[in-house]
Amino acid sequence: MRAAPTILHLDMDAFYASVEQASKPSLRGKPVVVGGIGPRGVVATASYEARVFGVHSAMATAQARRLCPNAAYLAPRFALYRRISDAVMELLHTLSPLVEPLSLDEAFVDLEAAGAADCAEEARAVGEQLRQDIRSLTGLTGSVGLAGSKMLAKIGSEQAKPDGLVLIEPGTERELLEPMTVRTLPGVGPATAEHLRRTGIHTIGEIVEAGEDELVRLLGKAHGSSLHVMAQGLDDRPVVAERDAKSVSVEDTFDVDLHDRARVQSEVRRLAERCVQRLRSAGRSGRTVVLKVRRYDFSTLTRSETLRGPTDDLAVIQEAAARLIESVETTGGVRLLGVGVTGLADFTQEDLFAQAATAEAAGAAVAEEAEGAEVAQGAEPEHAPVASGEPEPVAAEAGPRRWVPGHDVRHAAFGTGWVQGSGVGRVTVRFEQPWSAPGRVRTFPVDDPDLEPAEPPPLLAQERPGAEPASEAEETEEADPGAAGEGDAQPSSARSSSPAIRPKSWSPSPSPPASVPGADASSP
DNA sequence: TCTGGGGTCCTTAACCGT
DNA sequence: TCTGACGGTTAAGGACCC
Repeated sequence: MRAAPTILHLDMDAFYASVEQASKPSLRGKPVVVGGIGPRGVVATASYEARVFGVHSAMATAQARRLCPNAAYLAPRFALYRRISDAVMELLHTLSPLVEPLSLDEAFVDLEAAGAADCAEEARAVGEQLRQDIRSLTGLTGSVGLAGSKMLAKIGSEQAKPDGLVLIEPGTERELLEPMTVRTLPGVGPATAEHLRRTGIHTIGEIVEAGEDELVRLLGKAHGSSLHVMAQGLDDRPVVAERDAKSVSVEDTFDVDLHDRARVQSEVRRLAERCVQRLRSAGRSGRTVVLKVRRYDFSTLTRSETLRGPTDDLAVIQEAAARLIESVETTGGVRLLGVGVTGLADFTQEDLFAQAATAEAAGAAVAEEAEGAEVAQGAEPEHAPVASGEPEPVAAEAGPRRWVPGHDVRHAAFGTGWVQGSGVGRVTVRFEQPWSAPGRVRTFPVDDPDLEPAEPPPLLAQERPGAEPASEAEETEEADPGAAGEGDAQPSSARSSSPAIRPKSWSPSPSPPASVPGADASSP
């Protein structure tokens, strides 16, 4: 081990919920839950205010509502989170070329690759500067762990939460880990923890004591020995910048179980279509089609079929999925269906045929025209090498408009806001923006022609327009105190819920964007 | 009214070919 | 020709992660 911590782990605090609070002034300092809001949804992220009530991620939303009925329950806005995540990742790239994103809100940075920190104090300074830059750029807080390995850096950031930094000095790992619960180690979930508990192993120290042989006996070769190594604070996994996806899948859980066989089949076709869309937009193709079925009793099974070659052809994948669902008994009801593709390649079967064709054409004159026509006609199953370049028609939803809680809307007269709730033919909208004071609530018929879905407002420092349209500036002015719906507190806990936009940057009249360290002010 | 969605990796078993 | 070892591929399931 070296003298300086070489790995930095960044973990944004309650990321989705914090973004929502940053963009919705009326939610700052209040419990916010982001996740599935349907009858079978689960919590993706709970704000710290909601966690006080016992709400945590992966909990059924229905249970969260029982624990914390007054929280705001919002559907995620992934496009917005991704935009903010990209900006944060860009910041990380200024520290080192070696950045490994784990998700939208987490990443490892190899500081050594950049020679960014030669000693512990320098590493700490880098980490603190990063946290400051993130706050300036996004208004959000992130926690940082610094250590000699990925595992320890991650444990560090976990300890640092929220809004902190923890540096684990090289040489102190063993004592630090010893008393910790086995769940601290990556790869130990509920099942493994229970397994270990039955053997009398509760702490990381006890894993070391048990010895490698015993762990391998308990958990198998790969899992057992890697756990034994990690328990000693040893972890030489490198930071890996880019990893190719190995599978693409989509799945849907239905609000009520599906019993109708025809409906099941049509859902499978629809999922295959979405899967192919994703596959194509990633420029990939796949060879093995996987169908996933979760039944009424939550039992889950998968069926798969491997084709002769990789494809991104909708008809081929739909047919394979249709064959697979044929082999599954679904009486009793289906709770979830999924369609996925693995064995990914960057080329498609069509490409191979095209390559073969051009090679042949180059070598000898072939009656290529005729063959091409024949192939295109004979679009039969398997891997029909049909070069169907055109995008599949997307089924246009023609049903009644659905207003999703948390999502952005614009009203012809009142400007932009977000859906607070809807039901019984009405939709409630709160009109406010990241830089405004908490806004007021208005209710409209769900089919109000003046109301339309809108893009999320700009949150990042460099995105903020120099001049907002006049109507919106007026709107914020109109939002006076007392109008704040539930008639409750002003954003009180200013500590953890720093507004995305620093108050000084907001004024009723348009003003240039606040200049911010690290932000490029040269945006249009 | 428990239990999402998108992934990764590992294990086991069956099967095939050498 | 039979048997066994072994490796690779496929299929299915399970655990885990965010």
